[in-house]
Amino acid sequence: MQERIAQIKQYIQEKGEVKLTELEALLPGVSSMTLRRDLQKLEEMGVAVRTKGGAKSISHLSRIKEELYATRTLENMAEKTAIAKKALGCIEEDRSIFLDSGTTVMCLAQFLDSQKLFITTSSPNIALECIKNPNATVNAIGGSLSRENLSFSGITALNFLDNINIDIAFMAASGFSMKNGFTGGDFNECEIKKRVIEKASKVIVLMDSSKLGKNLPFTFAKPGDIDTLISDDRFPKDIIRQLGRGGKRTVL
Amino acid sequence: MQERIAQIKQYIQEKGEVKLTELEALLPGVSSMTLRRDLQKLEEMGVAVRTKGGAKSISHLSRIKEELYATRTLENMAEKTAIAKKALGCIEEDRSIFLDSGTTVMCLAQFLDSQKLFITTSSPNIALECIKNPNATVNAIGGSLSRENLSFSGITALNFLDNINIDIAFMAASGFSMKNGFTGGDFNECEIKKRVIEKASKVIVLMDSSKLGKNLPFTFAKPGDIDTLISDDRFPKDIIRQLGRGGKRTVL
DNA sequence: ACCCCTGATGTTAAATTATAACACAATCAT
DNA sequence: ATGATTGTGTTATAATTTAACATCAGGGGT
Repeated sequence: MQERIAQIKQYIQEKGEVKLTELEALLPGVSSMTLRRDLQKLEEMGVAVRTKGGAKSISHLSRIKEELYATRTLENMAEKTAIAKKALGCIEEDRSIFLDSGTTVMCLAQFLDSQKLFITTSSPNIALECIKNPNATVNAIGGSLSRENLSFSGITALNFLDNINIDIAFMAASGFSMKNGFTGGDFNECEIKKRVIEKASKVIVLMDSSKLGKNLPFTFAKPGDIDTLISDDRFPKDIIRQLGRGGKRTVL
Repeated sequence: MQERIAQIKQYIQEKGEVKLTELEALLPGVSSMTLRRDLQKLEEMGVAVRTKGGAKSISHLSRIKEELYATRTLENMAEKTAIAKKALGCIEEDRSIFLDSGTTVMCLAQFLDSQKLFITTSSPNIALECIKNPNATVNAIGGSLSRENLSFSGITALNFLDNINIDIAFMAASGFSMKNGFTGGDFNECEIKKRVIEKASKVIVLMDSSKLGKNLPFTFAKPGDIDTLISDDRFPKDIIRQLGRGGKRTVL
């Protein structure tokens, strides 16, 4: 029973919400009344809210609230989760890592449950997520908060970066093409990204394949500036080959 | 209609949740179908989640989640809301204000819906709350994020403060006594508070009466350092008199 | 071993709530 | 003026939740 509830919990956390009919299909031997009671328990535990016909993850709701400015949260959720899980494999303990702002990176942050890490981030959301990890030391760069992408930027943020060292930077990109490289829509944010990439020993870009072929006004990195690109399996093979020629590792 | 939805929104924000029957009683001339549709809009706006029989405020849910480690949220909620509303009266538009971290200040932040303001804060939570106000420019001081009080502190945070000007600082205190003044439990956080108070033209402390008589290790302000104290009506009259002799204004 | 208790689960009927479809009035730009 | 749009109310229908009861398995205590 404990186990079934844990399973439901995980399902909700990953999908954001669940319908009762879904759960019935997922757990055939269990009556709907029991599933209802399980959701009730999850509600009492503060994990989810029950809605008509199911339940929603409270963590997700907070993120939706915070990221309403663009309906990016639930979009490509499965891909983002998959990418985040792969990125997890690149992290060693006791390192200094930088987490860029963005939903994919947020997914990664959620998986950093108990690793001993020094985390610096440009996102207040991600900072709050990381602070739940009792073994992490969390820093945020501060500065002006952009309504658009909920990230900090500006001069003071740049100065902050001068005072820290970064082993691995996990970066997000809004667009990518071989010609223009990794691009973003906000000048100040891209200045931050550039500085982070300069300072980091290793740069990993997390990007789902939907960003491919899109060009945004500001380039923050050329393909040659990064070490690894992590994406989903819809990522075209020929681009992987092109990147590979430059010694880049691409993980799908 | 816009007005009715705003009213419902405020009601939800204050109470955390509503039942449809409550709304029907509250707004007699309106059909339940319309109220349902209003809740639906609030859900689309990211303000609330609809539950069976009503809706819950997403902000409340997030706070429950984020502050599970310390059950401070719902404690003295009524007092905190009352204090925040009084503080609202001290704010003029087009000013630079500082918002300290803390649940009472968070309540205030939630009321800053559309005022044109320059907001600087030491709390990632409050920054995220304030960014919802389309007319606010939001800055956060950045630095090391404390797990204890979810606030930024450290050298870089102090440096940040040197570069900004503050008209009014809204500060929170964990303890107060006439002898030791306003106190807090974290050294770094109190250093930040001290610097803010130095820089601010006007200092307003928001503190519910439960903090009275408590002394925490670090004093960040003596009674003489602040301009106004806002508290609830359980605040003892003789202390108000003592503060009044120093020219302090106390609002209950 | 026995019995009674407890807690988890399943089953059903009743109550509650949500939805969909339609109708109507007010507003607004062409 | 008119057609479109939007907000609203009304109803019937559908869906979901609740409550109450029945069942079953395990867990002490005598």
